[in-house]
Amino acid sequence: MPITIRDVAKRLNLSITTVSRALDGYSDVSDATREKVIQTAEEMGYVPNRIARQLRKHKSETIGYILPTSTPRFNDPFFNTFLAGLGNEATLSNYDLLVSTANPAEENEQQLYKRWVRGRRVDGFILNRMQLHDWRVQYLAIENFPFVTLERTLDEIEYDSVEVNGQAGMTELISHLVEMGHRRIAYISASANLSLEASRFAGYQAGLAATGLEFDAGLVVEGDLTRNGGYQAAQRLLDLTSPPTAIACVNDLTAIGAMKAAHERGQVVGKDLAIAGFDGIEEAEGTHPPLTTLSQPIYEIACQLVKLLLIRLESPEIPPQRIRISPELLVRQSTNTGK
Amino acid sequence: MPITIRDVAKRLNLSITTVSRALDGYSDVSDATREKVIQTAEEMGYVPNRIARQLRKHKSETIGYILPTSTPRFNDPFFNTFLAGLGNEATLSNYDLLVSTANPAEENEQQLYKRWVRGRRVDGFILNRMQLHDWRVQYLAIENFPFVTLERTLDEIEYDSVEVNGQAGMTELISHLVEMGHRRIAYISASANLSLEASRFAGYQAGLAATGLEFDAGLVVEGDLTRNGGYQAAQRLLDLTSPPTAIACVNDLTAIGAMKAAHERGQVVGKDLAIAGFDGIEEAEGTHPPLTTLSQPIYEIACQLVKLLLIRLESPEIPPQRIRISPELLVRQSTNTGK
DNA sequence: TTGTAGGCGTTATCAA
DNA sequence: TTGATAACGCCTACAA
Repeated sequence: MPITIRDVAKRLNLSITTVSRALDGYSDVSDATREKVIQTAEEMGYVPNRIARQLRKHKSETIGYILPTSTPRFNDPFFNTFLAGLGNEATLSNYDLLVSTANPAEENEQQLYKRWVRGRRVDGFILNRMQLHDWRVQYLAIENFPFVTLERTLDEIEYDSVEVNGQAGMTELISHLVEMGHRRIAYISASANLSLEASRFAGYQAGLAATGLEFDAGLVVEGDLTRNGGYQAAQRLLDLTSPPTAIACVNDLTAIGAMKAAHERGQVVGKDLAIAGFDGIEEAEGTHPPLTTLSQPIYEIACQLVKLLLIRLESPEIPPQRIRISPELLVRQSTNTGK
Repeated sequence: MPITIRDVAKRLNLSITTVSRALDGYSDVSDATREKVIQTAEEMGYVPNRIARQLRKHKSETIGYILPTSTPRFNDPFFNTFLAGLGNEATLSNYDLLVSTANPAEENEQQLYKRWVRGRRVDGFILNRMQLHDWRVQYLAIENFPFVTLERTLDEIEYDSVEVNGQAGMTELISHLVEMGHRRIAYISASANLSLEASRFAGYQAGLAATGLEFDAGLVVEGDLTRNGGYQAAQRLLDLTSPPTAIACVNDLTAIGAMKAAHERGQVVGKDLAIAGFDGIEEAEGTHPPLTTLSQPIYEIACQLVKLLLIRLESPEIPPQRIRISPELLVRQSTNTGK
């Protein structure tokens, strides 16, 4: 049986009130008492029962995050770093992180969110992989339930978010490719209803426009953010009668898949074909050749999201914040020779 | 304000007792009443407050898992798949998964575990990355707190676990390398106090012995399970006056780092130098050349661990189970040519 | 500065 | 078959 506040109070011949307040740092407890209480609690190994406190305070001191395990093999290293950031930052503020997994396509995703909201299992949510119209945003807004997002939706709703300027990044990348002499620049996309896809694709188009190149829908093939998706999409591009000389990919995993397709055809990436990604995952440093990518500080972004959410929980009244971050173009060998 | 059981009871002119029992499927409620209750609860959008129930039942219906974020850049894809397995399997049984992060070396890891135990925040733990003498096992055993592990420790304590036979796997790999004509086979290890290291290293030694090769301590270099660790360790091996012709690595990430070192020296992996890993992560399929590895079903292992833990929670009395799994040797091009 | 008492939303005991 | 009531462990007005 764990030690309760009662045990501590009894041992000291104090009321549980005093013990509770001494431990919570209230000012109306004498220093002598406080010291005794803290020391005894420590000695007895007392740790407040979080659940009881939660019930009393109507707060779970817990943040919810549901991993979008869309593919059977869920392997995007993005989420490693992301989770590490969420976990560390939450722990720092003595918050817990409740994690679950759901396929965004399936109904059980909705059930999960609703269960945590209605059962007051968490105080707020971290959302990412936003869709342009995302039911989660609408639902949580209606329920008046705190949340923060990475990337934004098109909904006319105010909420806290961190945004990575995928558009500017992609535009910069296209310029770089054009500078390297490329004229036929393809793009491997993600599902069109994803926010990150919309902005990165917009950047691709803007980049073409800015450099006077014409947009060719035939050079855009949809992937699914995985290696395999990138591999297959790249095959289709390389099968074209007039294939591209450069491929910009919506993320690093896609680019890595595309590199594989190129290799299989005996093409030398960085020479015969330029390939670039987006994310800056570690794996991209070690590919052959190393992958040019738009690097975003995933860990820091995760920390920022937690901070934003905690602020929101503390002060529900303050206006929502939007934090903007620009990705950094890391030019590596996969694009450093022209055509 | 969320709807409580009281609201439902009031609406139906029933006592909260009856409502509670109707919803929990007790048999002493008339079918008519139960039907009414369930329907009304549904209509009103009632979801039991999990926290209140937890307090009352002394159960959190939550599983705890603390990610070992030992390196600043925490990127091992192993944990993606592992987490997905834990999350999905837990959700299936209506359990939640509480996640945090801690560096095994730091003191804050102990605090975290203790806080969750003492605060009864979780019902049990999933442990992995076991050390040969692991304070977690000892602590939880003393506290009589449920847990299951992936890999085992040397402690004389009975507990549920899933074990991957790293020794047999590594022995098989060494045989394979010898068959391919290798005689100087190096090994890049992990920290010696890790259980997985002990068994895999034992397999390496057993493999040498079985094939009549002499063990040479100079051919063993310690890595840290990361790409970079593997990279540096491989450099040391390749700097030897009489370098190895094959390198067995404690995991895939290490092997991928080692490949990079080989590439940088202009060596062709699979021809000049054989390299193999352990884990079977997806990335290992796409390396150049594809990496020979000992594949383990990470997702299924995670599911098994959750199942074991839930059984333990349901029936504390039954004797601990040990589930044994053998890794599968996937021979790919990184080792398929001899010397 | 300290103590008393009530209640958070549930489930469990016992009586009706 | 149903209902009143007492916890679970903690926090917090309010009283002393």
